[in-house]
Amino acid sequence: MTIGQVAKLAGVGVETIRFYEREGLLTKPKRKESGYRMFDAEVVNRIRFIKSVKELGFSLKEIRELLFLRVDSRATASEVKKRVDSKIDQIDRRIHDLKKVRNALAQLSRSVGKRPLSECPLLDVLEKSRT
Amino acid sequence: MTIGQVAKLAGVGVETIRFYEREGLLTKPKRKESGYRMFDAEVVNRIRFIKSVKELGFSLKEIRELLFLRVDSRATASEVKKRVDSKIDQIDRRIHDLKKVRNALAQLSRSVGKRPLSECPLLDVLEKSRT
DNA sequence: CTTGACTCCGTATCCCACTACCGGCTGTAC
DNA sequence: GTACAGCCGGTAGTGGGATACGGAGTCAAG
Repeated sequence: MTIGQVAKLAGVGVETIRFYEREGLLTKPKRKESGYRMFDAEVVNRIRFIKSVKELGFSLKEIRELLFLRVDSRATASEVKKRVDSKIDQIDRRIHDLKKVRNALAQLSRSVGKRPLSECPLLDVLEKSRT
Repeated sequence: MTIGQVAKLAGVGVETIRFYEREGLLTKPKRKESGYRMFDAEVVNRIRFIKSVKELGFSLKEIRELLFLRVDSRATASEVKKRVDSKIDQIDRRIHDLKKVRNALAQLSRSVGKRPLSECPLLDVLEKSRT
């Protein structure tokens, strides 16, 4: 596939793909004699993954770490496992925090219209739930 | 409290507080005759809230919307409720996506050391779980 | 009443993640 | 074989979110 086809399927611009390649998020693709990049379809999923994880608040640096979690010459299995588990913890914390905001919003949704709201009702709810 | 005390308690720089004030995330504080800002303690929680929600992948614009969800002269109760509920949906989707990544990492953690890992093992796991 | 930390505001600068533009080459459809 | 879309690499510019800097005024301890 050409870079343009990949871009269209993954829902990003051509420039973004070249940018991700420079940043080491995508491995360098093979080239035709002309210099044109030749991608195989797998890269589309990879870019979609990057896109969706980015929206969850991870930086490209963190995403690169997620992508390349693996045993290599410089990492033993137990080291890799430690890294993976720490990522899991990080995500668990994030889920926990999101749930807190979610529940505060749910409570706010219930109280809308029932009583007058202060300037920042969400903060009030969070404040009270801190018991 | 002075801006410096607030900054220290909230764990941000003084400049950041002024920046948030300019961006409308904090309401303008009272001033002494000298021009010094006088904050009350509540603002510390507000800044901490901003910090933590930012880390969950929300932009300052979205956070401002979260903070000021309330009924005013231009919004009826049902409109506010609709906005709140749509925020809840958004957060639910985020939690769902995080759980997907989390589960893929958990599976990866289990398989580390058992079988050789490909270049991007996380993507493999996600790929296979897409059934 | 001086010294040193703190604050004021304005402007400039930084980092990140793109996005745009350029002149030149390539591929293909007519 | 020429028009035209697509690709190349390089550099510059953008928007978001801070962070730094500078010169002047303020506060509190000694």
